[in-house]
Amino acid sequence: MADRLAPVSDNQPDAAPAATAPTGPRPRLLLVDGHSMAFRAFFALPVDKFSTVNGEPTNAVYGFTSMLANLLRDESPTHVAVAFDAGRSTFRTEQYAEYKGTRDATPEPFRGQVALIRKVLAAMRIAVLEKPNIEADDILATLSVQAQAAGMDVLISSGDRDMFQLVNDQVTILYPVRGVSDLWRMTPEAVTERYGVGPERYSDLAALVGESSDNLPGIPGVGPKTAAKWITTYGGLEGVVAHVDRITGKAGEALRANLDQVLLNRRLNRLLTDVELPLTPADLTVQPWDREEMLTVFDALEFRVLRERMFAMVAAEASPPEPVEAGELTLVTPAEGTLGDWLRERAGRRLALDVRGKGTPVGADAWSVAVVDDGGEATVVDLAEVSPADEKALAEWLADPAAAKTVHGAKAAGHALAGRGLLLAGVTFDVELAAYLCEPDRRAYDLAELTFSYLRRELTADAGSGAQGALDLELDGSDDARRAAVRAAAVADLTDVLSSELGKRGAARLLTEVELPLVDVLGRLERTGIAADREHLVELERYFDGIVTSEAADAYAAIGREVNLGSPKQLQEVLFDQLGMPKTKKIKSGWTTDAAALTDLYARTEHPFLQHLLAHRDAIRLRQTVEGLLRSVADDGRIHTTFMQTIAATGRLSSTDPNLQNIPIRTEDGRRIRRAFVVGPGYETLLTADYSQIEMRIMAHLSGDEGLIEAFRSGEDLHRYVGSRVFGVATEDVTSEMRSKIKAMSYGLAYGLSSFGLSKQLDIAVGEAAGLMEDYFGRFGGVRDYLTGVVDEARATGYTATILGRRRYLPDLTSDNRQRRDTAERMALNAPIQGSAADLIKVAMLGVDRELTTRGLGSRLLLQVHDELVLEVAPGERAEVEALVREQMGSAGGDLSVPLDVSVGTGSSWHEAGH
DNA sequence: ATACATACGTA
DNA sequence: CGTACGTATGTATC
Repeated sequence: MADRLAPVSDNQPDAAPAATAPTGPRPRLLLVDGHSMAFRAFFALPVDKFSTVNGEPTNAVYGFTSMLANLLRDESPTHVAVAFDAGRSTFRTEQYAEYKGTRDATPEPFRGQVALIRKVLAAMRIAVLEKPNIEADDILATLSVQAQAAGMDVLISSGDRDMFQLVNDQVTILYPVRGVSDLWRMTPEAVTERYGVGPERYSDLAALVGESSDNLPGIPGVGPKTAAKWITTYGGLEGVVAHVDRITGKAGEALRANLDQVLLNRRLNRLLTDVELPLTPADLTVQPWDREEMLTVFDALEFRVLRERMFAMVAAEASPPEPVEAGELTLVTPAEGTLGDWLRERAGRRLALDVRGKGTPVGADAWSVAVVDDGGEATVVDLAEVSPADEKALAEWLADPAAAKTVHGAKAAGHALAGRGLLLAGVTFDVELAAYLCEPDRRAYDLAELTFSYLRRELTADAGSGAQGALDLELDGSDDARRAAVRAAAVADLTDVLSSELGKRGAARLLTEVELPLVDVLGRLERTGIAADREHLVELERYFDGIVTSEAADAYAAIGREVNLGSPKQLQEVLFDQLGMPKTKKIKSGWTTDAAALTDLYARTEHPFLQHLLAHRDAIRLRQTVEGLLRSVADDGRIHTTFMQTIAATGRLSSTDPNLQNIPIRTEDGRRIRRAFVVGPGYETLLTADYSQIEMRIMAHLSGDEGLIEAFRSGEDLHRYVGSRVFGVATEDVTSEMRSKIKAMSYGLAYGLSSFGLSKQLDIAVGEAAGLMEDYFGRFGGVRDYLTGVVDEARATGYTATILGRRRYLPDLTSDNRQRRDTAERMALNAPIQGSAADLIKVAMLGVDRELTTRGLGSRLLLQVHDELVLEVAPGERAEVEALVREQMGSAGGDLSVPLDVSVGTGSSWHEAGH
C-alpha cells in the first residue's frame, strides 16, 4: 500500500498553499456564451406560450434571463460577462468554408430576440463582449485564461462542447443537457468520466470523432470509445499521428484515409486564448441592476412573474456565505504497523472521516477510510491491502466512543464499515444531518452540494493548491486516495461552518441529543430487518393476480374492447369519448380518472366498467406491493428498509427500498399483506405501540386551549367530546355523523383546511362548512388563536419551530404570489404539529433503545411508522417490554399539558399485533 | 435513457 | 382550494 498513496503536497511542491493567499473571498468569474445559451432556451420553451400581446416571440429571452438569474443566485459570481458571436464569418470559415455549414438558417422567431437579451443585460449592467471575425468561444477562452492567471475561479455556461478543452481545477463548464435549467458541471473529473480522456485531451478526441454541430466530420466507424483508447495508448493526438501506421483494422484504415480532416478538425477546434479585448476580467465585477431600466424592459417583455422572482432574489441576497478555502492538505502514509501511533498522536482531537464503500443495510462493504486531522494531515487506508496490525488499530479507533469523529452520512458509513466487521462509534458530528437541520427543505445534501453551498468551493478542486498546472487525472490508487482525503478535508471544513450555523439556529442539541444518537438506533434496526413469510407473499401474489385477470376481462367485456387499464389517457378516451360520461375534475392531460372521480361516476351512471376498473386498480396495486416486498426479502428471510433521516422537511423519517411506512391497512385485502410481516425465529412475538391522536394532542399543548386540553384529560373519546361542545349536546347524544364531521375538521385544521376544502370533503355547502368551523372556533378559540399566531410568527421570523426547536424556513410566506403564499401558510400550520410529533417519537425511540440495552434485554426495535413503533420481543420479555415501551413513549414529551396515550398490541404478525 | 404526470398507499 | 412521504406505470422527449 505504501507506494500507492502518494503524498498530495509532495505532488505539487510549487503549489502555493491557500493559507498564504490574500484573504477575502476568492473571486469567481461567470462567463456566458450568449448565442449558445439563447439558442438552447429558444428550443427549450414553446414559442406560442412566450410571446407578447403583440405576438413578439420572447421564449429565448425568457429562458436565457431565467437561466442567468439562476446562475447568479446559485453560483454567486463576483464577476460576470456575456459574449456573443459577431456575424457568421470568422477566421474558421476562412480556413474551412463548410465550418458550421450544416446549420439551418436562424429560425425567424429567434431573430430579434438577441437584441432583447442585450437590453436585459444592459439593465442588469452585465458586460457584453463581441468582436468581428471572432467567435464567442474564443472571447470566453481568452477571458478564462486571463482570469485564471489573476487567481479567479471561472464558470463558463455554454452549450458548445469545444469549451471542454478549457476545463481544469479552476475552470468548470456548465453545460446545458436539456433546456437551460439543467446544467452539467463539467469538472476535470466529469469530463474524464464521460469521455474517457481528460479535458486537456478532449479536443484531440473531438477531432477524431468529429463535431456534427460544427459540420466537422469525424472518422467513419470511430466513436468516443475508440478515440479515447487511441489517445490514452499513444499519448494524445500527436502520438496517434506519429503511430498512425501501427493502428490496425478497419478503424486504422479509416484513420489514415481521413488524417487530413482530423488535423483540420484539430486546428479548427482549438480555441484562441489571445484575443485582444477592451476589458479584462477585473473590469467585469457584478454591478447592481439599473432597477428603473429593469422594470421598463421586463414590462415591455411582459415578464411579470420572472420580474418578481428576480427582484425577490436580490432581496434575499443579503448575506452570501464567505468562501472557505481549502487549507493545505498533506497526505501521509505511516509506515506499516504504525497507523495506531498516528491515530494516538491525535488523541483528543476530533478527526474527519471519509468512508468509501456501499452503505446499505444489506450487502454493505467498505473499501477505504480516509482520516484527516484539524491541521490538514490526512491518511487513507485501503481496506483491501491494510496490514493486520494497522487494521486492528483502525478498528479500535473507529469503535472507540471516546475518539471523536465527524463524518458525512454516519448511518451509511456505519453500514459500510459493518460490512467489513468494523464498528463505528464516537461520531460527534455529521455534516449531512447538520445541514438538514439548518435547511430541512433542501433536496440534496451530498458532500459536493454542501461543499459548494457552505464553503463556496468545488469538492473536486485540488485541495491545498491555489493555482497549478495540469492535474494528474490517471485513475490510479493514489488518485483515489487523494480524492478520499479531499472529501475528508471538506467534511472537516464543513464541520466548522455548520457547527456555528447550527448554533445560530438553536439546533445544536437537536443534533447531538436526537439525530446523532438516532443514527445508531436506525442503523441497527435497518440491519436487523423484519421477518417475512415468503410463502404467504407468494400465495397473495397468486390471489391478487387472479383478481387482476378476471376484473380486466370483465372490464373489457363491459366496453367491448381491450384497452390498457393502466393508461389514464386511454381511460379518458373510453369514459368521455366512447361512453360519453360526464366530465370529472380537470387535470393537465384532460380529466381525472382517479378513484374518487370513478366512484362518483359509478354512482351517477352505474356503468359496470367502472366497478371492474376500480376493482382492477385495487388488485393491481396490491399485487404490485406484494411483488415489491417479495423482491425485497433478503437472504436472511427478512426485509431491510432504509430509513431516510434528511428527506422530510418536517423532521419525519421516510422509508425506502422498500417503503414500509405505506403498507396497506384500510381494506381487508390490504391487511392480508400485513400478515406477511411476522415474528422471526427465536423471538416470541411482534409488538406494536402507537400514539393515539398524537397530532391533536400536540395541537392542544401548543395552543394551550383549555377546552381541548380538558378533552384529553377527561379521558373521553376526543371527537365525541369536541362534538358535544361544538353542537351543544351531551356527549352521549353526539351522533356518528356529528362525530365524523368533527373528526374530519379536527384533523383538517392541522393541515390548513379551508371551509371550501371541508365542504368538499364532507359533501356539504361551503356556508355550512364555514358555520361549522365558526362553531368549532367559538368553543375552542385557543386553537384559532394558535393557528393564526403560528403563521404570523413564521412570517415575522421566517420559520416555524417544533417542541424541540426544529425549524422549518418558509420564505414563501411573504411571496406576492397568492398560490405560493397560501401553500406556505398551510405548511406553517402543519410543520410544528407534524414536526413535534416526529420529535416525540424520535425521543421515544432513543428511550426504548436505551432501556432495552441497559436492561440487557434481547428484544429489539424493527420499524417506525410515524406514530407507531414495531418491536420483536424475545422470549419471556413481553410484559417488561410492553411496560418500558409505554413508559418511554408516554414520557417522551417531557411535561406536556396533555397526556400521551399509547396503545399496545402483540401477535405473531404485524396484522395481529396491530389494533 | 430520463423526466414528468398520474394515481394511490401510509401517517 | 389539506400536510408529509415513496413507488409504479404510462407517456413524452432527448
